Amino acid sequence: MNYWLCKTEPTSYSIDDLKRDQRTEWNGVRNYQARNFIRDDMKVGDKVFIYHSNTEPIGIVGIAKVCQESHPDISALDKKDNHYDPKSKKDSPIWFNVDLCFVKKYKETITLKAIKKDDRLKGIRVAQKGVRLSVMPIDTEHGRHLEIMTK
DNA sequence: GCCAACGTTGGC
DNA sequence: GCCAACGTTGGC
Repeated sequence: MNYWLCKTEPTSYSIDDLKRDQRTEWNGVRNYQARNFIRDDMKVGDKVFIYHSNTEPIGIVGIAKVCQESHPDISALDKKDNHYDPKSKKDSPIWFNVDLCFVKKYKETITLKAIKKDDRLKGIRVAQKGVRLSVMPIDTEHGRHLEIMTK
């Protein structure tokens, strides 16, 4: 079992939306490095920390699980979709997504500030300057710590 | 709303 | 294959 972190802007899709839906296709990722993680490495049962960016407070707001491994992202084929990519074709898709299932919402956000201050989370990528990856792996010991930080 | 840092594009 | 220009991300 591996840990991951997925960023989202709560104005477009929040932890509350996921709680309501219980399950969602995590689509719209248009970055090759993130795509590779999604396509090649995310497995059913992996735990995913949901991170709210561009909001107040910024930080990790809950946990989800991978409940379906990668499949082509059909939103890339839809001309009317915001994430439409003319380079992606039905028989040779470029973009992929996994399905995520809701696990829990933290009572309190683990803020980016708190993450940066916590010695046990030293080196965590999401706290590094200029990291724009929207999907990234989390070290096991960091993941374990994040899991027990809020009950 | 600003803007630094980054990824992508496209001309050469 | 370089790299300037551009668009986007995302913290502040």
